[in-house]
Amino acid sequence: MDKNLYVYNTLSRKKEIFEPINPPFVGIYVCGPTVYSDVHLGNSRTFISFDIIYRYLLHLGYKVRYVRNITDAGHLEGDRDEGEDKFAKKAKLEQLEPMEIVQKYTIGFHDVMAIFNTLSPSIEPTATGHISEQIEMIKEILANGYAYEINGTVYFDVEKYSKDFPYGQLTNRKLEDLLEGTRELDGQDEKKGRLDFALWIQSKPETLMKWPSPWGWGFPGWHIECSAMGKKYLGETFDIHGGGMDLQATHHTNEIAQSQACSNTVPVKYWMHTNMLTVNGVRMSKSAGNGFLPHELFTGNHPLLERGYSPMVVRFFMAQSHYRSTLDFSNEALQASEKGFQKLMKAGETLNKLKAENESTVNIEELKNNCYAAMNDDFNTPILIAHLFDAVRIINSANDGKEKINQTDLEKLKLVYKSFVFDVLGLKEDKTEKSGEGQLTSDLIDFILNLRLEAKKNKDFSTSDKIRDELTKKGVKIKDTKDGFEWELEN
RNA sequence: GGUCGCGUGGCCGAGUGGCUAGGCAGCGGUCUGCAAAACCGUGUACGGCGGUUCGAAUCCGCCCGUGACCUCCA
Repeated sequence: MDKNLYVYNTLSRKKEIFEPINPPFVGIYVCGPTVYSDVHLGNSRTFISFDIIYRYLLHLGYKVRYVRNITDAGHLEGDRDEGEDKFAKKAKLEQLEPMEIVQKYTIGFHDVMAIFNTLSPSIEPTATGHISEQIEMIKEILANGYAYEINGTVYFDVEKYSKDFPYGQLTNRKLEDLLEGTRELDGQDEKKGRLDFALWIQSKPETLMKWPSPWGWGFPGWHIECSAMGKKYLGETFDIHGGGMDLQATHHTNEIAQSQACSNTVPVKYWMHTNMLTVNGVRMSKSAGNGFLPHELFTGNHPLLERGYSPMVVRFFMAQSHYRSTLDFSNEALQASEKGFQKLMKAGETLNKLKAENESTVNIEELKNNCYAAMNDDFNTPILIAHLFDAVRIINSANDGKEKINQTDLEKLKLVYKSFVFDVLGLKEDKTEKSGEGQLTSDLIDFILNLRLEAKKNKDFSTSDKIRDELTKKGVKIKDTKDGFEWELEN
């Protein structure tokens, strides 16, 4: 069987065998958030997708350096190198320093990432922390003749660049088409070419976030930070660069151009793009105002939500679709995922209690191979999950005595379950912790159910049913077993 | 207008030129005092019209619908 990992590369529009440039090391750069507002669920999807990719690469034994930046400067309202700085605007609104905005939303972002059980990146560089690297890079691009300065602002010369290198290959577009598609510049004749973009922008007197540069006071353009930081921490050419599909056409296209104009090498071997999260078929985005905030989702406090859903249910829901497909968000879909997730978790508990038999009637080796095959095929988590439900069936059947599993297979199954459910998919039980009061409740429920058990032994079914009905009403789910009972609280 | 993508059974969502995706819901059964859970069984699904082929939902053409990008967004 094919043990290679295949990765869909946006550059070639094909799945390619993944071969790191310097095995066993793997360098991966993911465009992180611009921290001027709360991350919404769409953003979270991208980071959860790459978390699973990161986790799988680690699971395969690669030494991964995972860099995910924080954009905390240089991101203007419009990308025509005009308009207000996002941080400054927000700072004015909230009457705070721009860096207070940055701090607030960086912490918020980290909280959300932790709630979703994502691993921290190896390095999380900020744009403001790498101003000098960006300036150095701009100087090199200028020296190589692919940029020009006008009144303290430095522009990248796209037409010049495109004569020497391919431009727009990520979106498979030709320069002429791009030029045609560009709208008329309104009153902006500073740039030589319509497609040119700013590397460095001269500050205005009222600009809050500005730095000195060879071209005077100013701030970096949005795209240059990723080029500079990727180069600094991963080298002139590294393995994987990822981000949302919305970044493909402009941000990543320009990143490639900058890096190549600077170093004369192709910066990235595999480009990976995650698809958008949609609500009623429309992309979830900040500007559309249809973005869910994670805490709204958890509490259910949102007009479109019937109730709340736990972070792990949401993570599982996302893993049930492929990262390159759009995923549509609905109560029904979420509820289906919740049931499925609980089934998966419960089977995990059952697995831990399972006793080995002398023989096996199940094929764990095949199951394991199926799981690897799914992930090796461009991180196909929905297929992986389908196979994990095969495991669930095996576990429950063995528990019911309908299948048999021997010691070797049992251990193998436990390892597969642990590896894929917890290590790779990054799921975990999200039970509410039991407080002291919870312990009392627990004891009381046990006590009552023991009374019920006695009633059952005496064939006093009207009493036993009454107890069950009452407890069920109060959210205690009861399961009778052969010689006792099990119960759990509904969340 | 240009570029690219998508359209799968009640819902979500994979995949493939002929071989069961999976989850949820529904229906039937086993188990149970009755339930619940679990397990077993169960669905003539692939937008429309043509074409290629022994065979297409999967390839090609046209059409319809829909979305993304082309302007900030993961």
